[in-house]
Amino acid sequence: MYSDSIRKTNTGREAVQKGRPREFDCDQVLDKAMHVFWQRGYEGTSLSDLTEAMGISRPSLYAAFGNKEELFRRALDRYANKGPGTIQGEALAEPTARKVVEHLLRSLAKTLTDPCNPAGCLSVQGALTCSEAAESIKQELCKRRSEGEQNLRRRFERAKAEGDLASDSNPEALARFVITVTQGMSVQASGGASRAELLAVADMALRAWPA
Amino acid sequence: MYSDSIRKTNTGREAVQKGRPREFDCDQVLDKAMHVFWQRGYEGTSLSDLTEAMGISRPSLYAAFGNKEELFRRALDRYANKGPGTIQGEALAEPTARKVVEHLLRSLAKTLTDPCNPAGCLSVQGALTCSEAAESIKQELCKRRSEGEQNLRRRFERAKAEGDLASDSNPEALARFVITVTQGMSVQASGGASRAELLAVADMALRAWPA
DNA sequence: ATATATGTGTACCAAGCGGTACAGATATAG
DNA sequence: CTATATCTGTACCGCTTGGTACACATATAT
Repeated sequence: MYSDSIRKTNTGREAVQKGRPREFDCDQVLDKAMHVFWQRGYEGTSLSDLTEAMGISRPSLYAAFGNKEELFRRALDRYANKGPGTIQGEALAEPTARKVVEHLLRSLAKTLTDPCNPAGCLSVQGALTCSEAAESIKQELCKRRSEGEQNLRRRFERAKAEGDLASDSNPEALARFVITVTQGMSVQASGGASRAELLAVADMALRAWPA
Repeated sequence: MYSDSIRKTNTGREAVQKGRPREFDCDQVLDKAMHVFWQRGYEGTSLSDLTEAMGISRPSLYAAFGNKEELFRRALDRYANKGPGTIQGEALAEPTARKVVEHLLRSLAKTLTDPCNPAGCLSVQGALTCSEAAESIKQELCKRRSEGEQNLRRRFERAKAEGDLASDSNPEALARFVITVTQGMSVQASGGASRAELLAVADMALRAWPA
């Protein structure tokens, strides 16, 4: 059932394991967990939802991921590094500020409405509100959204220094506006907006762009 | 403790009641409930949270409002009719499409950051995601947001007919863009954005406006 | 005064929650 | 082989959830 003698531990470190080998692939079941959290949010997802979707038992989940909160953070990391979160990095690599925004908004419109995934964005709908017990999760998500905004702001500051954005432009305000539109698009997608509708929103937002 | 012989029933109908009079004001405690839902969302709010904030016992809550779901819908109605939901109606009364949008976005920026209220918008953060059990609540909120969008679209269609908006403009796309920005602003507010920051976002969005 | 109707508080319910103890299964190391 | 280490499934834990039964209090109607 599991023939490899080399296995990956929870931390990704490779080692020769001694005990009984794990019968599932961590990344694979983490992907399942991410999708459930994505659809139902942190508190809307129960451990039963998770174990059913991941196809593993509760003790296996705890052995591999610690607890529900740690699993969620792992899912968030995966979302950022292997999922839709990669869009921003790609967009930032565009040569001009305008192209950065075009890439960001248009790719987002597609991703948010990808039929393979839950509609919307995990970092928005993971825990926009929550009970007191999950306040730290909510703040973690706020922090990550804010980091995305700061990355964009820095890219626009660079664009301004390069003369790509006018010298009287306001990188901070521009970044906040673009991020606000992306978050609005996420809410729209969550409510069932179509890809064409979101692309139209992206085009409207680009009309606000200087130059 | 309660001297009035004329009291209001749950439905607002006035009548002479026979039994023991209610010791609290329905609208007043509904307001408290609305604020808790507003801050924590539908599923993030427990009955214990509600009874503590409303200052009434659990059986009193059930007698007056039915159950948690009905209470939430009542809170939603109150939000729409006496709370921040009134902004849209006021904005729609403005004489031109542009002024409608200006009013909407600027009033929203203020309301979303009103220190007397939870940050953000109930109709967005009430249940952006949820467990299966609350799916009907989520859809109710989607429906209400969509109705707001349609109201705006109709106002823009009127503006187009009146020559206030160009004949080649697209009222549906314009309405969706504006609503998307409002929803993004709601997410921003929920994450702690300041009033000044949201007003700047509103101004950026207005730059995308035709004419 | 009595009957009737309604509200209030205590004390409870079944179900679901996140989390775990423990016994058995399966690998490696010697 | 035995010893050791890890994973798996069952079966449970205490706690919270939304919701209610019931006795008692307080009003009106007659």
